[in-house]
Amino acid sequence: MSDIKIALVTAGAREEKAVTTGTKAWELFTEAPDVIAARVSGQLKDLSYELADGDEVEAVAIDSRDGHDILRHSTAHVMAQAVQEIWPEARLGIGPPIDNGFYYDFDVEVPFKPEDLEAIETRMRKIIKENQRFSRRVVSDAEAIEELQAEPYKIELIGLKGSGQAEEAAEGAGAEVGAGELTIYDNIRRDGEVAWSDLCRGPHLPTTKRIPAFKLMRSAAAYWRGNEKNKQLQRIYGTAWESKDALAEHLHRLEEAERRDHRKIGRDLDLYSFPEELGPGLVVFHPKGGVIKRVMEDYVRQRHIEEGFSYVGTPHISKDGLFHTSGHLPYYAETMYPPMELEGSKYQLKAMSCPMHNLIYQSRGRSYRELPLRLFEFGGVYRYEKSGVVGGLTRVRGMTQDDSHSYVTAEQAPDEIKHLLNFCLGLFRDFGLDDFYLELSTRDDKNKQKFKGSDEDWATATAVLQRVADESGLEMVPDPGGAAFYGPKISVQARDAIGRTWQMSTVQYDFAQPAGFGLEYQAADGTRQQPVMIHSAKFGSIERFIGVLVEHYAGAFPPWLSPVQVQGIPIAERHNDYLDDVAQQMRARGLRVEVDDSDDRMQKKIRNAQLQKVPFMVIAGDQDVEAGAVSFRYRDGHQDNGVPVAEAIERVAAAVASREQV
RNA sequence: GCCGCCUUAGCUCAGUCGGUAGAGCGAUUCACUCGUAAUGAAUAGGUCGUCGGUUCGAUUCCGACAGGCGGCUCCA
Repeated sequence: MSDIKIALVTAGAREEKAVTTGTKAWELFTEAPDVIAARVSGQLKDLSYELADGDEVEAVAIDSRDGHDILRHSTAHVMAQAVQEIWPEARLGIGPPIDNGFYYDFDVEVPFKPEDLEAIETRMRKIIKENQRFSRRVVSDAEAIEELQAEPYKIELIGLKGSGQAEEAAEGAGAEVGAGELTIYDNIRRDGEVAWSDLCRGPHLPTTKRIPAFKLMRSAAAYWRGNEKNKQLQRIYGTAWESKDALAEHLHRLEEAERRDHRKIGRDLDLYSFPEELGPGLVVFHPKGGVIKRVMEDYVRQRHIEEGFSYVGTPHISKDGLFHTSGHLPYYAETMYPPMELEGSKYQLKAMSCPMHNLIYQSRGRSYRELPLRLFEFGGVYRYEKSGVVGGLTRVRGMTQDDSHSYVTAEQAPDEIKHLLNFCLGLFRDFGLDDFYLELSTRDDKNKQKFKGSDEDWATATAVLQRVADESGLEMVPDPGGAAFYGPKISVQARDAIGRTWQMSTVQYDFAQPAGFGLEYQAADGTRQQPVMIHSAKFGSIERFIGVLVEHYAGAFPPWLSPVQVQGIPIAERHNDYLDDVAQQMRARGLRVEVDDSDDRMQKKIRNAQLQKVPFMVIAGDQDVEAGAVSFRYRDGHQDNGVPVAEAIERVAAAVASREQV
């Protein structure tokens, strides 16, 4: 038996080894039970992989990124096996790992019920306990098609793989058929009997018993291959982790996210509500939510003016001809509320402010000396969003958009985009969000009828945005097909305190509307030129941004945004007047102060202020009155007693002015 | 828009295997005036989401609709 040479790579170190021919990858890792797969010369392999001469082998631990994917993918397999054992007529769709879990799609007659998930989990535990081996088998396309006669969706995937479209056929399809040779994984019981088989690229865990902890989360419908024209399959979501503790932590994170839900906090803190009488996706801001909205708008308005914008105002409604000129009709028609007929004209609620800003541009002749011309407003816009998607503040039908438009020469466009991008990022930092990445949304070249303008225009616009995005140094994710009908866009995705990402700003390069409106300016050489229009929304929607902030801060806003900045709490009734006086002095400094003069006990008042997440509790009793002082209690429970009134006012005012968190 | 689930007091939730409902918090009133997360007592509050059907009788069973939630598709 001859020896072969391989290299074992760990954390940068490299160890040359000679092993006998026929050695399997697992034999290198017998001392490391958390190793569940191997990366051989960059390719993920099962531990049963037979080493070849010259292989560079790396361990893949179950708690690594790849390890999680493999664990979850294998768990998805076990789930599918359980489903088919219980419902043999269930047909298999796709079952890939996703962030924090996995799913598998099934074509079944009757959708799964919550009790069904429990039954599936029970059956999965049985399969795991049986310690079935995941065994890889290479097959030809013809063999796979023969073997999978009963699985029409799998056969469709094989066909797509043949035409090289598997990856784009459906998200996750690559997990099934991959790019190279086709493989089927057999789940083999210890007596050698094949319990179940599935078309799959792998790799997998060595055996089902290597699944330490899993849980099925929910079932939902999903269109086959993500296309709403296709049949809906029943999708079951689950999660799997390297240990029971890791699973528990994950579930705890989900609870934490639920605790921060802006719909719940909005109710608890009396910020806003969604009255049924208004209809879905329509919000009313209560006085406290109104404070947040107004403070945000005031600040954003001020910053726009500092960045060279002029504040303008336009109506919520217009004759439909305007939206034909802009191209919103017909390109955007299904998202707009239907027209209303008045005096022989059709009027439409506006879904975007840009057409109206174009009218302002057009109101007189423009010179190149005026460019960049920057217009901005908080536009109340209405969009007829599909009923299944509206919810909370993050997806509404009526919203306030910080709509702004820069009219520039083509030469000025790159600098203006850069300027706007930096402006957006600066604003986010002011609001306490400092983790972002960019997304570049481009035209879908196979679907050109959805987009307005020539190939050349699109190419120019996309190139400009691409260059600015590259120069920003931020992480950039492509989003093919995500462009607006009038041009490509860069969007800024912000990560919140618990790692979720939200699409916020968009910067869009638009050549289509200037052409549609016939916008022009007179250049230095006397010729008339068409400007480029750069759309930018910093927060996109004020409503959505408030929702994101509520969740980011879990309702505990920094003082400058807090609806109530100071809650005055008298120790006893006789201290009310003293605190009222302090409160008056604070209000004179523009601070938002309330004094709790209810007949609750002072402990109860503290509890209430705590639950309302007020940043500063200012408490006064005999000792404070005597000393001309107040006592602070902060949200984290720490206190600072006997602070002279003048100093206390300065302390609060300074925290508000600096926009810091306390 | 599609699929599934849900809807009982302002909020969170019990409950009725078909005989018109209950708790805690909140609200109101009274007493208590208190040094860092819940003082005590009393009172009020619900045609059980809406509309139909089955039934002697429906909050409960069935259907439609509305609203919410979780996904899919879409999106700021």
